[in-house]
Amino acid sequence: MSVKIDKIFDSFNNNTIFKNKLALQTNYTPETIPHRDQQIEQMAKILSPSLRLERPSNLFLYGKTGTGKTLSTRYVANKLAERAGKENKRLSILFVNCKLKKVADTEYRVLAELLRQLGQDVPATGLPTDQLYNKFIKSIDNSEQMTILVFDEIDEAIEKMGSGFLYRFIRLNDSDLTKSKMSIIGIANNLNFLDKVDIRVRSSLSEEELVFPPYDAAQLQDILNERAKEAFKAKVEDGVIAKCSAFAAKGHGDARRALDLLRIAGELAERDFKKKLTFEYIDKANDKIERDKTLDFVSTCPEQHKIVLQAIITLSETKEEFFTNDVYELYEKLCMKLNEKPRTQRMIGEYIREFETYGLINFKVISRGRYGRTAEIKLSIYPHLIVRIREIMKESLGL
DNA sequence: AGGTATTCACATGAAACTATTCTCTGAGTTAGG
DNA sequence: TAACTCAGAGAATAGTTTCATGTGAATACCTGT
Repeated sequence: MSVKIDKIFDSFNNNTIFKNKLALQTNYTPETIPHRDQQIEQMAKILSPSLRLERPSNLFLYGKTGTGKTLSTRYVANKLAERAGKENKRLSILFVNCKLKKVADTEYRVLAELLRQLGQDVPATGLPTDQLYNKFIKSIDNSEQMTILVFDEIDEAIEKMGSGFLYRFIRLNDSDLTKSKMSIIGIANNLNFLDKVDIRVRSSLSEEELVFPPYDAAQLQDILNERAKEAFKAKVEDGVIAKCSAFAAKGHGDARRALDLLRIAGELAERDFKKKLTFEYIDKANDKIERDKTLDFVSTCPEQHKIVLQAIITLSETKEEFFTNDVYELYEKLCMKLNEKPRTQRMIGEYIREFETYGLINFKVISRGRYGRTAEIKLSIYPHLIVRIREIMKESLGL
């Protein structure tokens, strides 16, 4: 047995089709960023005053996921920092991803993360938030310097905690900082969130704006080609790349998805000891991504979610479509059986929405006139996955 | 017939509540000088 | 007397519940022909 396993390891070592897999990872910063010259140039122009320690305008970037916002920003930031280092200017650029759970998804944690990046240790809880503000001010205002804060996924942040924290940051600049200066770059996926933002914040955040349009299929191909050259040992055929980008372009031109697809296809091919990436692996990869996403959600979600999902699956066996109340009634019964205290209907509605964002169900609010308004729910999981989900349920709930 | 008002059964939003985790502070306790 | 311990107060946070308000169209109810 162990001989066989050794063999597997050996051939895995020799056979790998990757030269540098990192090039397909999402956090990789390539040398060149195709089709974003204009945005990068603009950004550089807007931010260049910081090299003279003058405050550049606040900047607001928006575009769908996988359109190169973060990548371009990092790119420019690196160049800027490099230059500042050469010229001996005190310029620091701090990145915060406001979406990262447990890291920077509340006002307190954003501050804590910033302070950590400045080299200070902050407790995870227990301190009042304004104490963190004071610490923050103290640590950037101790010398004449320029600080650029980049809030990535800022729309998520505002969704959760309102725009108050941004206002406070913007105000810091006018009122609390004496020696140093600060400007803010906000990166957002959807533009609608601006409605929820206080007008003062809005106008001062978007002193300058840049739009990142989605990539079209041809542009995606360029990007993938570039990365594939770096990542794979053998040349990847045009057809394969084209298929990959076609898949991604069908969505909204998400380069991240396209890269994921290529990477996972590569991994699958590698597992089969192939030396070259071929067509069929793209399809397999697409399946796998879909599959992993749902199975991962199902096996890691909390028990209450599972019970609701169980109810939905059971209902979908007899009916194609059903309504919120059907789910809730069955859910209550299941809770009874499991000796769990049922949550309120309000909460179940919330869970159901969550299922929708993970693509487990279709969910549509409809009005049945005299018979009220409700949501029509339809399961949308591949049948072959349902079997697997059933098993997971049985294991964890015993149903 | 055509138009208006009602009404249903939830959706959606906001606020309040609960439980847990963490820090800080100061009173009480301990051990060594 | 300095060092240590430990309980209580105050914060942040996640996950609810409670309360309030909104909503779209099938029906009920008019109204005047």
